Amino acid sequence: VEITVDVTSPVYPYRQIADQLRAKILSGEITDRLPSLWQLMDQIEPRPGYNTVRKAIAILKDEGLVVTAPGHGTFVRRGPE
Amino acid sequence: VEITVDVTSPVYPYRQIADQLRAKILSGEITDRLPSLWQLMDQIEPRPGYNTVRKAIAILKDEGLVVTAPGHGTFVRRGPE
DNA sequence: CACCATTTGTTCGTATGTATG
DNA sequence: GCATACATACGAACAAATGGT
Repeated sequence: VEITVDVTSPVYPYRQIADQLRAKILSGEITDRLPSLWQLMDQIEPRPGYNTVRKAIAILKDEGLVVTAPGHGTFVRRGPE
Repeated sequence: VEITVDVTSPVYPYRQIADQLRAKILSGEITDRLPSLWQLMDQIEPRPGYNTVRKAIAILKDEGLVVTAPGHGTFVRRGPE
């Protein structure tokens, strides 16, 4: 996925991550399943903490862009429902 | 304030805390300012972690019941605005 | 059924940052 | 600068849900 966080920015990392993930979803770069939280952590530079990635995902979840399924993963929501 | 969490309950502590705080607000037991997060931690049995109390407050914030002001505290929202 | 791997969810402790007065 | 209070972040651990063996 490759996400880069600017640590000098006044925008918090969790929001930068959410913004970049949202862009990748809306652009169609991510279509079905998102990488697992641990995979995401390894694909973000510099590597954030688990809860930071979770907070970014929570934003997209609040926006209705993704849904999470414990034991399965996080998925891009296809249609409105 | 005095809040008790049942650790044997399947309901997560952060939600139990949110539920009890909500009840105290709606009943009028808490009318203006909530205790600070650190005070709340000390008034809940068993003593939860800082982030657990924050998560409970976040729920009430999402519900529009309280508003938080950094440097000031967390306040019960009076009227709809 | 048990066991295990994977993934999301919660919690704690601590540290640092931001905002206000 | 200092004190208070909320906000973000990290690392670690454990629980819960799912699916496979």
